[in-house]
Amino acid sequence: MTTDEAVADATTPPRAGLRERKKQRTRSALVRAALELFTRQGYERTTVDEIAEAVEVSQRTFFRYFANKEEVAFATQESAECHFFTALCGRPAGEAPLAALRGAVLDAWGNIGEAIEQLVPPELHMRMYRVIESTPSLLAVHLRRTAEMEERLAREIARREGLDVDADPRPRLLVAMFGGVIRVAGKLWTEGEEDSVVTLRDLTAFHLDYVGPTLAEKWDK
Amino acid sequence: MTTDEAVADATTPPRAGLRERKKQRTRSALVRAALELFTRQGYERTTVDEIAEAVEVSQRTFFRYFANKEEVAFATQESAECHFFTALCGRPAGEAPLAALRGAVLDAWGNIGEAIEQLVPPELHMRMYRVIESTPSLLAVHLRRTAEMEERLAREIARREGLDVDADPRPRLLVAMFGGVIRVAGKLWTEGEEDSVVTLRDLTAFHLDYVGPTLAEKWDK
DNA sequence: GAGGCTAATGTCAGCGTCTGACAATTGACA
DNA sequence: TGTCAATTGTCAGACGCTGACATTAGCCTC
Repeated sequence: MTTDEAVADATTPPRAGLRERKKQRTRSALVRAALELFTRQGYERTTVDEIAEAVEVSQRTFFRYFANKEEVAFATQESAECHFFTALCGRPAGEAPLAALRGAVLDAWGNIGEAIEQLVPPELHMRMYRVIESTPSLLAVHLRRTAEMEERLAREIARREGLDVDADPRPRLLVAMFGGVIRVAGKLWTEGEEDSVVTLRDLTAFHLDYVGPTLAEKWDK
Repeated sequence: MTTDEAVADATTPPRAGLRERKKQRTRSALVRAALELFTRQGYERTTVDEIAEAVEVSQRTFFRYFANKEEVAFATQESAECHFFTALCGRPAGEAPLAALRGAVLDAWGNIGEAIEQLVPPELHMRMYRVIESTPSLLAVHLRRTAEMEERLAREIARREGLDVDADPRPRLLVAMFGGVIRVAGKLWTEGEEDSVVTLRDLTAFHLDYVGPTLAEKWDK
């Protein structure tokens, strides 16, 4: 283990051991099978046994890869979120907090493919997003995951601005409001007809532009 | 059934039938027992069998009162949320949207007792709130419930302003941002030492006052 | 106030998620 | 090749939750 990791970190892993590659293949096969089944017949109507059987492993093995049935449903979300967070960290230091968040999310939605295409086809990822939004138990987990991400975002924003996240409420507040806007955009997208990522991106940008007008003291019609 | 309801609706029910009273007693006994156990030994470490046994009913009966184990954990939250929503509906028509939301939430936190004291002691409700925030599965459900409430709030705000909630993004956006602020305040409260409701109320007011400064283009230190 | 009606409850069997324990298999590495 | 350790399979069982059916108990009429 120690030898492998040392080499792997130095360059792109020349070739991880057979054992490791096999594990990766099993894992991604489980993700693909799960998402395929979830999107085809629904999350609740899919059993873990079905997923395991589709990949020809035992149920017990499934639970060694994923702590629970929900976790596999969020495997590609996880990648996408990492992508987004990385985008935020790469933003120029001078940029204002909200502008940085805006830039990062539009960036991430712009090339979601990079983050997940080696795992599943992007189109499946989008279909799964809809399943998450329309399945109560998954939606709940999705919101909790979002809240966890927001905590990380707040810390990054505080770092950029040279503030103490526990002393100044603004980083957390900004991120919480930002998260609310993103959620509204995402929800409206899943309710609409257009599946394309571009639509989601545009919808997000549109809603972010509305933050100012929304907080105006008096709304004009 | 028909006769009873007609009478009950006209005045305050003079005395609901024995059957109905018994049901209410069983239900509230289940809530009390559940919250007592959840706060004492944790949500995950409490089984439905334990709760049922404490009230001397069968497990099956528990599931006739509550769709699942989570639902009983949110019984008092449900009351509190109703209280809050009612407070919003009672706000003067002239008030600006954000001011109305602010007034309603401070109002609701101010006299939480009214909403729940016939069910459980308010202090138990507060302890339960902490359990919810610190139990991942409950936190997830809590956030979903919040999102559902936000949808209702958005519709009420739109109604007040004479807008179509599906055509104008501002009601949903405002409520989403507002919800984010409330959550930050609530989370900080559970992490702190002070249990009192007053502290929560003050913390909420403080964070709401910070919305403007947070969205300023440049943050001053 | 006896008896029929129906709502509430108990009992039982069973499915699905998830976990611990132990045995069997299979890469890794000397 | 043989030893070691990681991965997997098998099995038993706890817990959440549901359908079906039997039992109990409030309600209402005569």
